[in-house]
Amino acid sequence: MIQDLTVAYGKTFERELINEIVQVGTFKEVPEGYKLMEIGDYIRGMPLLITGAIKILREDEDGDELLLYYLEQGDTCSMTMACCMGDNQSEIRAIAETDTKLIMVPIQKMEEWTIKYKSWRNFVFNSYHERLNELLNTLDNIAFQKMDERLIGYLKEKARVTNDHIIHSTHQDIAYDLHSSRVVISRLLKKLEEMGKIKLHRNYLEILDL
Amino acid sequence: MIQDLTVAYGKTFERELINEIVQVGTFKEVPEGYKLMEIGDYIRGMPLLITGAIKILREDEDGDELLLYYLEQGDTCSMTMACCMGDNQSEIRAIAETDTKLIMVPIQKMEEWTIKYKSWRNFVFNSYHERLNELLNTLDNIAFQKMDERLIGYLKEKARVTNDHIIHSTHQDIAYDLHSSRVVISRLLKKLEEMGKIKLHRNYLEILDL
DNA sequence: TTTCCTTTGTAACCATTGTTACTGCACAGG
DNA sequence: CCTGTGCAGTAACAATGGTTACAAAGGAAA
Repeated sequence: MIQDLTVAYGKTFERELINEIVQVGTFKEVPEGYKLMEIGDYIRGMPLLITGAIKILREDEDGDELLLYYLEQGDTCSMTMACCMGDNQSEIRAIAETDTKLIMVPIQKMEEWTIKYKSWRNFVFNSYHERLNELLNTLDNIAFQKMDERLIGYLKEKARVTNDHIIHSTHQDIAYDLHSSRVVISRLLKKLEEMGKIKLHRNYLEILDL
Repeated sequence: MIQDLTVAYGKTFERELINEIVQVGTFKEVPEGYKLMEIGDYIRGMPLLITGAIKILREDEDGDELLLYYLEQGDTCSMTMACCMGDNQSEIRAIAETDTKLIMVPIQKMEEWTIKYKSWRNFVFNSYHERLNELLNTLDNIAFQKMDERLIGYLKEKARVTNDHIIHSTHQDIAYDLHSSRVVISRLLKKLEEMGKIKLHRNYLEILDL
């Protein structure tokens, strides 16, 4: 655990803090597709990502989904931090996008470390900053972009996060993440294929030149 | 200034902290429509709202606007706080929705108070929490609601924030905030009038029963 | 092979939203 | 009083995205 932490957070946290994290944190390794958090779940710990990626989803009352953003190495979930204060039920769903290693830290430590470690304060504020910006970005995409642009952005981001130019998703999967319908996504993907930007296959697609 | 602060923040901050704020803060009173912050502006201070309301807008590269949320008494701008860390250019525009009193605090004090005052830490984390939730809300509206529902929500929220069941806006104004077009808004407003929910006038409208 | 289920392709159609264009009206300023 | 300017009403049309329905293809299991 301490090696993992040092690799991922050695430049962020001082040695003492890393030692504290090792003391109280619990190491977790979850497979792709594992549901780490459901909407309405009570939040008991704060995740520190070591490797892998987690996708954060929002859902409305009808069960319609929407991908908000991905968490990656060095990220944590600002929602969790925010929830330490008020009511502590999750507003979002978190699913492992790839096999993922992370460390869970009990939320009780948050305030203590905020006082004690400057690096922790910086980390917490930076995390908030990044998350706010990610949310603004997502909002921009939805408000200002059309579905074809959003689709291209989605494919690029997914390829980046999984580090793979093959996207292992069905059209239906993509439609869920973008809060659209399968037929619409098939239509747009076909157009992208005709433009030579991607190559479609059953259950996956290749990115050629987006 | 100290009375204003005590009324708005007496329950949030301890007396010492209020005294410190009085020492270093500058009181500002701005009229409705005053632009407090433009996208790309450098952030020098952190606002604490005393009375009034500020609307926070996002804009894309084509100049299309979108209302994100309102700041009200007891609120502060999380974006500002976030910006103290990294690059400190504003991602948003801030315009006084009503006549507004606020206190600007130099951002240098942020970290000092974060260590020194528990009430300040709580305030900062709560602010982040609220802002994240507001953004999630806005995102829900845009992603999951249709324009007619968004319009109704907009009118209700505006009435609440201005504390006035008369909305002093032209159809064009509303269209800008919702990132739509004047004709669409006129059409929907007309429908709402036919349903007896509002009454239309030139340059303003009355909310009857939303 | 045959069967069954999932995924994808496609057409036809609808609803919502956005666009263009033109009208009439209100009101401020001359 | 007249006139210009900005605001609102409305029609016709276009574009985007969502829905329904059905066919075809791939692949796994019997």
